Amino acid sequence: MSSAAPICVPRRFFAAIRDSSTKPAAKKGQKRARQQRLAFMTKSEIDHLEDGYRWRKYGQKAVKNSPFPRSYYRCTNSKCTVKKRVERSSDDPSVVITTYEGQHCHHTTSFQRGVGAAAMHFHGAAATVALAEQMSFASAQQLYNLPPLRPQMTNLTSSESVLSSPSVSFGQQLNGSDEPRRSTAYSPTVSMVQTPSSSLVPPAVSFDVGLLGDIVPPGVRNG
DNA sequence: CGAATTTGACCGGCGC
DNA sequence: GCGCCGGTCAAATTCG
Repeated sequence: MSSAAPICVPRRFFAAIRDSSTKPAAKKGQKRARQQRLAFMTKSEIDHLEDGYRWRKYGQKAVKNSPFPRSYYRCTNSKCTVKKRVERSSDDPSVVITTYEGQHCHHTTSFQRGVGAAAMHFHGAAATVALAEQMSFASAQQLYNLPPLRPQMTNLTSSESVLSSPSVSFGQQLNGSDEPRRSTAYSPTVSMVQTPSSSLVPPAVSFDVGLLGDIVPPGVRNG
């Protein structure tokens, strides 16, 4: 196989093209950690939780900290640049860590506002993610009657400030009467973790501005 | 047939 | 300067 793959053009070729023609972001000086990030620790047996948006998987990598691979998802909306990382906790294989990055510039694809929240609420753990996207973190606490946040380091990147709340128990069950296909084994245990990557704004504000953009466009909110 | 997923390679940042 | 690691891209493949 030394002379095979004639149709495979070296990636450098494309890289060169992209570099000279289309290179929107990736500022060298800016580094990364620009978008607001929000991590959720969801106790579920499935990796990809339904949150009302359409995600397209664009990569998967094995991380060092965890024996489980990390999946990279992107919002299918071409105008939306929200990314999502899904990985399993190395400590608790039953815990799925979902990290959102960026803010949606469109509504959910399958659900309407308000109704969607209620609908997704029946989807179990995923509902928490969806709900959290539509409200500020403080509001989420009030809704779920969470105790004050406790600074607790998780197995996430130790370089980030992670706020973890104790497990929240939802008294809901999914008895597969709605969608047999989606009768996933959700465990009613969800923890919300926040990773304020941007030091420009307080954590609470970062959360609000970040994912709340899904509901109200930045321009509207600003005006 | 089109969309989504899979998978390997490439790139850039960071640590040593 | 080199190597490691995380993140992204894009062709190939699979699924609806």
